[in-house]
Amino acid sequence: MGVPLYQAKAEFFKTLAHPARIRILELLSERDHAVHELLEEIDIEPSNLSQQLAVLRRTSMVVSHRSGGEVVYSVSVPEVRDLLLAARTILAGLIAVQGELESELAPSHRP
Amino acid sequence: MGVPLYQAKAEFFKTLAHPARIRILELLSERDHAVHELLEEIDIEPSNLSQQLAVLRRTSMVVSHRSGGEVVYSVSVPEVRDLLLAARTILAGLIAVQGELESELAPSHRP
DNA sequence: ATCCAACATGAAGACATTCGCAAGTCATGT
DNA sequence: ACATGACTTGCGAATGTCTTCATGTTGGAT
Repeated sequence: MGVPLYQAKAEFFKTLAHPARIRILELLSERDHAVHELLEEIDIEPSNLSQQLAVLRRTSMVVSHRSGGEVVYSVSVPEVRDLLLAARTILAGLIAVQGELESELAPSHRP
Repeated sequence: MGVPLYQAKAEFFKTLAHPARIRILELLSERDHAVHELLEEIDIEPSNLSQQLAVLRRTSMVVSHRSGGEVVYSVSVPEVRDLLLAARTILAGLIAVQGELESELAPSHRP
């Protein structure tokens, strides 16, 4: 087994632990986007967006190339879409679990 | 679409962005573990483990119950296992992509 | 060819959050 | 009551985020 394996996994999730970066990946999993297109959708400062893109580039989750005057980004691994979907499923499950725990602690719907 | 949705997803990934917590979830996805059992496998301070368990409890990803003198933890949503698996797959893909990029940038590096 | 405007990235700073170690608290079983 | 195991709290250190300013690049206008 690789020694720093859990570290690598943690780093991977860490790159996903930001609203803007998730938003970027969701947009890119639909189709490629230029930077100014992302800017119109995400509503953050250009330099901030560039920073988040740099994080995603550093981990090779996205790649960029120039096309005329603009820079176009695309996801490097298509399975990213599956991961975001799986996360959504679990998130829904977690909300359900939280609801159960809540009603257990406050049994207002029990006769 | 829910407005603070990306925030919720980011929080979710943030709870996964830690080596110890990933390790915990992997162990718990195999079978339930008591705290002292986790301690034997993970090699961190007890107080630190307790902190990480608290984080996982706060997000309802794990649940705990007393059984005699021990406290036993278990995952609350079984799909967590699927997520960890998906993450592993993507991680392997990313490493492959990184290898490609590396050989593109330094073609003479590899014979 | 030169200049200009829009686009994209980078660096440095203040600011907030998180991590890990240390002690202390609480509960349980013998 | 004692001992053990589990959990919380507080503080310094480290990390991450966002804003401001500066740099570089492309394409078109003068």
